Amino acid sequence: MRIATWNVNSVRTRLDRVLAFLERSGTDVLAVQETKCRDDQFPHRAFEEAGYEVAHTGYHQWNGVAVVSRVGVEDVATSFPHQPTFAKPDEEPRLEARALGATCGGVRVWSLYVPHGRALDDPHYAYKLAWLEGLRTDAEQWLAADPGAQLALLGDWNVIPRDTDVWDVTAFEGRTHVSAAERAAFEAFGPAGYTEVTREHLPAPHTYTYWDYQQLAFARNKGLRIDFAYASPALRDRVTGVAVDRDERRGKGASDHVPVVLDLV
DNA sequence: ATGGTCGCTGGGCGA
Repeated sequence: MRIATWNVNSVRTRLDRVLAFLERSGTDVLAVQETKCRDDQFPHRAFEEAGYEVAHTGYHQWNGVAVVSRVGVEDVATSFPHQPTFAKPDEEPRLEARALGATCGGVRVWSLYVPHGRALDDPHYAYKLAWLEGLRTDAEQWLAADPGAQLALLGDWNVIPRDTDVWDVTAFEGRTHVSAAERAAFEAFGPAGYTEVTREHLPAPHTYTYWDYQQLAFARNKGLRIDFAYASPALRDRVTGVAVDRDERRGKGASDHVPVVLDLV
């Protein structure tokens, strides 16, 4: 079985590229982030015609996450129990479409779009830390309830865990993604029982999954490693290889992120 | 070169 995660930055604009990726990669389950649409705008039919079922949640033009699978989609959850809400000024707190869980071929797959954080003094930063903490709390509980479960936490984590996960970490001084608190919140999934399997299989420094659209970042290889896959022990044992589909960033009409692909026995 | 890249939307926000 092959499982992948990809922040597509609009599933409607990227539809042809996503379908082409599924076909050429032979991916069975794809966790999608940043669909940037409501569910009634999602191109369900195109995926169904390609042989995939879709579970998607999206409330407006921002965020939006999905799991598309050709090995079944069961027990869909459009949030996790401790997922925080975010309150804009003078508005009621709202849940955002940043997490979707679905069981596909015996694997509990979560497509995750961790809040960006914006700036260290922004309310979105505290929200980001709470979001990661809430997810860790639930992930630990899922594993405690069933230590043999195959669980995959896939997505755009918006954290640069190591200095070698960016072209020049000094360019991020005082910014989000590299703070000690964010890195601790990311690493806390280890003690919770999970292994970050993309690093386990692709340990080379400067293995990037994202390049900004601006300033010719891809041509200059000014990238970030922010897309990851935490696996429970039972799933980790099945992972035989990981690939970053760097070529997907090339050419006109690319997402700023590329797919990360896990091979399972 | 008083912008600079995208996407959604149809002005400005979000990344």
